[in-house]
Amino acid sequence: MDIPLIRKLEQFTRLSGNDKRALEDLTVDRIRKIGPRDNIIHEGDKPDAVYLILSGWGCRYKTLEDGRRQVMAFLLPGDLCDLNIFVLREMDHSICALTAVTYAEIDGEALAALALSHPRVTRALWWEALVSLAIQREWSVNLGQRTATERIAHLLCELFFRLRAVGLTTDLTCDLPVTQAELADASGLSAVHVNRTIQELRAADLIVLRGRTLTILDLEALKTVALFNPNYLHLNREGGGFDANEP
Amino acid sequence: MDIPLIRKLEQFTRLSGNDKRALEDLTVDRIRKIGPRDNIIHEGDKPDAVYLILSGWGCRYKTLEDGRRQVMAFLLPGDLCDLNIFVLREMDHSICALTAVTYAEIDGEALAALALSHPRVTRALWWEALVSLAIQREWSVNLGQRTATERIAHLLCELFFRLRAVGLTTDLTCDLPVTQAELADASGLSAVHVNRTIQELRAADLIVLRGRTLTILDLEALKTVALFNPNYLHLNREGGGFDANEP
DNA sequence: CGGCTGCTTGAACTTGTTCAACAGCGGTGG
DNA sequence: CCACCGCTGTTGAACAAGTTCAAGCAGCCG
Repeated sequence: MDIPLIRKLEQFTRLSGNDKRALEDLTVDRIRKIGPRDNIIHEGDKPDAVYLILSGWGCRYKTLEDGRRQVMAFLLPGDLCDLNIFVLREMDHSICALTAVTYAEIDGEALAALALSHPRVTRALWWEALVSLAIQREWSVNLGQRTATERIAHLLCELFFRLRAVGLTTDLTCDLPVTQAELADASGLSAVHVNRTIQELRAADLIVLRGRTLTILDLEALKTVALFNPNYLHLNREGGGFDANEP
Repeated sequence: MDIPLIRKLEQFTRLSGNDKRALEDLTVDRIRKIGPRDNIIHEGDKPDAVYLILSGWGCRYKTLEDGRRQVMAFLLPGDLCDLNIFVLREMDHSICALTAVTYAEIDGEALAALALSHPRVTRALWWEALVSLAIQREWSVNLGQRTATERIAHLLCELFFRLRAVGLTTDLTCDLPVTQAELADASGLSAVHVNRTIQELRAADLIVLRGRTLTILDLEALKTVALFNPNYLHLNREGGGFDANEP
């Protein structure tokens, strides 16, 4: 069984077979499926569990009173929603599915117990929380400083790298199951301008984007256009001091 | 002694005298002072301690290759820098002082030991980390969706609420020791436009901003202009179930 | 006084928005 | 089987918001 979360955590540190089994056990807990556009959690709800995306894409978003919407994060397979939400009384934003999504609802106590008995896993989960914070910060740079072209290119780079970390790419191709309107809400641009920007990237022979499939024709060039530096994703086996002893 | 961090954490939960003493002990560790514009940590550094701002303002920022700069967060007295930075190999951004700053360099082990012996404190520190994540998300909304006027008004509201939580306001007045250029870097606008926007807020009798002092003339009106909803700051004594038993 | 930094103003310019219309495609029901 | 619908993507043209450049002013410090 190939679990995206495990695949992702192993970008950071090596896990023992025992570690992996413990993680797998978590994800067989309560599996749920929902359709595109359905909310997983709504602003104002009291959260009571941790959600782990198993397949499909979701997003965090906020809506202003007048209807403007900002997508604050894309949630991909292997992503955890709010590891320690138990501390806060209510959600200050909503999470919804963009495609059909299957996710595991993980009991908080079970997760806490696992953390106690598997220090490497704990550390890896910390890593995943800190990376999602680093991503959130990079989005501020994206929204605040980059031009439309840089912004879209950066978003595509980030999504590609994150999907690759969970094994959801083949060569330079991956799924991109979001509408241009959703990209617009994530990049702070109008849908019309996202459209024109994508065409510009196409015309520069940087990407092919048809249907729901993205192919990057020249990754280095796309990174250059985007001013993309993957250091904020903290991949590359950082937790070297914490490798599993078992093979 | 009035420590901003304690004051802030008590917005969330009540702490016992014992809890507070333990926190105070941390902050007498190594106290450092630095001047405006000095870096506390630079991108690429390997972080080795947690920093707690005692007085003065700092900021997190990133600089793009061509010089564009984004301020991703303002660090106010009582703010902790990267609670669990121990997991990551190197900083993906820099932190610098905006004014003269005094901060405590807290030893990681000491903090870990405190966490074990004081569960309420642990929970309160969790709350502070989650709030800073929520703030980071709200900044995405600010940068992505709000107009210049809304953006500046929102930033002022946020800073005012955060300063009030650490007791650094008197009525509707507080310090605002940042230049318009720094506000520009934080709001993704040009310095010129920040200037005009501030004048607009002044002309609408919403604020007085002279020297380094901000006075809000009509907080409700400013909140309305900003589309500001303080829920993301998670104040209001949420950790009710975790109040200290001692008086 | 001189020089620096930060604030203010005007005017031309650029980037991205808005509005409106249309094309393509898949699904549905008559 | 075809007509129709709704959603997504595409295009054009007018428009608005914010940027850039350039200059002047104010306050502060040595």
